[in-house]
Amino acid sequence: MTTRLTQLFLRTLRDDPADAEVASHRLLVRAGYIRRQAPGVFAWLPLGLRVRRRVEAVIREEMHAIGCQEVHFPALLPREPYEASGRWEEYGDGIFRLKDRKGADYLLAPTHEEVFTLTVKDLYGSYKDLPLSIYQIQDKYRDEARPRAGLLRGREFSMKDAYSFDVTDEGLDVSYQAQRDAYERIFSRLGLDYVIVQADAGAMGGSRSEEFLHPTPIGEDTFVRSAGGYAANVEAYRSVAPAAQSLDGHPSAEVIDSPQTPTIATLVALANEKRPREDRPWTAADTLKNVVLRLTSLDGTKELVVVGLPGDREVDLKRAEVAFAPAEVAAATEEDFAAYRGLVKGYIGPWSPSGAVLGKGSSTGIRYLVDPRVVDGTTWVTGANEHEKHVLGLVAGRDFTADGLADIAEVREGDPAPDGSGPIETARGMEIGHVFQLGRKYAEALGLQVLDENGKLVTVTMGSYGIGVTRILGVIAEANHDERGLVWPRNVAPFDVHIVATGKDAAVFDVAETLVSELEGAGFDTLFDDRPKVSPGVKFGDAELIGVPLIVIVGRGAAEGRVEFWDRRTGERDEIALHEVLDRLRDAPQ
RNA sequence: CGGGGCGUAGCUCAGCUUGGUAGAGCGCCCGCUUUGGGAGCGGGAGGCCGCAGGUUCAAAUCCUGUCGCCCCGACCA
Repeated sequence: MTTRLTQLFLRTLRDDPADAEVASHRLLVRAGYIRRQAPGVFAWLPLGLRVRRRVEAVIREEMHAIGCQEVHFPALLPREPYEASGRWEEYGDGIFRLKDRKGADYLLAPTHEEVFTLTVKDLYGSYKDLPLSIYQIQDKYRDEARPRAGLLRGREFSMKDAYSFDVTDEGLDVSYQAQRDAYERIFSRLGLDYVIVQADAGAMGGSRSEEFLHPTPIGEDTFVRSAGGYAANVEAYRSVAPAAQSLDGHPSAEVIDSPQTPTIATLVALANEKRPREDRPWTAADTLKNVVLRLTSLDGTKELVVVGLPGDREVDLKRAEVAFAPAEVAAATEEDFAAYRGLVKGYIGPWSPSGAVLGKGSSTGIRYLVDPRVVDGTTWVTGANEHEKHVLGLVAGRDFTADGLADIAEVREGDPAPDGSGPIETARGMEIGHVFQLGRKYAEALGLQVLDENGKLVTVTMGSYGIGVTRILGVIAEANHDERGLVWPRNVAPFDVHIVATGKDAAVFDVAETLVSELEGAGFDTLFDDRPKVSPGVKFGDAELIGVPLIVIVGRGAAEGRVEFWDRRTGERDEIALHEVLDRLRDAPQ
């Protein structure tokens, strides 16, 4: 097929659009691939649609290769299935909701677990029907508070979502592994770097979950990894608790006056002055910082909780959200403090000379959770619940106990990997795929059961597997561009080759026409810049912007049967004979 | 939701401080010239100056309100 630039629905822009920040967004708009319609919503022009179709083709091939069958569900769905799974409430403001003329509730689906589950339930009832894997490529809708970065974070986006249905846990493992393997093939075919990290199962419920992250500084996820092979989303990282120590042999706790200690640093200095440790000086990591958080559960119930963590670490709010999900987490307000007179702001601690202050059964009764590093036998400096007083040498397990653990402290470079594979480093990544063992959560909620070989009803176990199609396109553009424009990998480029005819001589265009029909005969998808009276500079500029990786310039040497072969990726341009073009195209590396 | 910024031609922007006939570059149309790195000359089309109120003889410009957009943060896959 040949597409002529004189016919193509395309207008390239000379200036960067003012509303685009990241390179992929800027260039995709400038080069005429997409147009913004509304915040986070884009129209797809011919060039963009071509690339999108090619990305989809890779995904489809790999899905079919593992026996996953394509279906298509509507984006517009009624409320009921989401009500049954609990997600109508859970998603809150995160989804688009609408009403029909009768006032019935609908939504634009953010994902499709519910309707896939219900459809399988409708049609299948026997273990003999399983395992089953089905998928679709469909637009998803999420009412992002702030869409940004063009395709990387839209409110409408295309996603491949697959779902597996198995009778046994072992079967689920097999289905999961097949998808995971397929993802590896998909991303390597697309030339995308990725890291597979452990993910938190989060609000979706379920057990095993891994994310495919593309490492990039503009990524929205932080992940950690060790040289020994551990990799996890920072939200899923589990802190390593030191071994508990003996409760004996510690001097008793001592309350000291601590005026003018507004910061952890000043408190540490005071502790070292008033009561130096024998083995080493007190450090910020020896202080116990007690953070008051307010949890709001889905039904609106509010609860205060205090979390004690080493004073050298801050609370990581994202990790806190995960730890307390589905409740929402916020810092306590002045009103919250006012409601609990026992909390002395700035001097909060679990202990006072008159007894426990935090925890069930204490004077405040507030639930008290501690960081995993606060194990029995560790010694702390913390607030004494009195203005300008702290307590030194408070021993966990002897002087205070907690109601449980809260692993919500920030994760730092150099922290140990939980599997013992060494210290971790942190990096940023963009989520491009997610594989997820849902287990029986949705099947239970929606009543998906089948008869097993004994005629007994068993609940089906499920997996869900997503790839952001349009996001991937943005990520590929982001990873493959230079200051002049896009530079697509060959297997997703909108065309195999871009022929640029330049010159005023009609003979040049005749030569180009001949070449183009030869390429068409050989099965190449060709973009032909046949615009007359357009200067070479404009044509070269557009070619670079559009980013087809192989360009053939038919110009001043054309009459002598010579053309230029231009590798957009390396920038190399060399003159070759016309009859060599086909071979050069065939031999060009992926 | 908090902070900052911006709404004027298809695109990028000036004009607003100090009220007085709506501008530039690019793009688009016509003609002539030009043709290997975003050409030249001439002629042209194209604007509810986001929207609504107010002040004024007169508002793109000043005031009030409102809507929208962008960036940072919060949140989110």
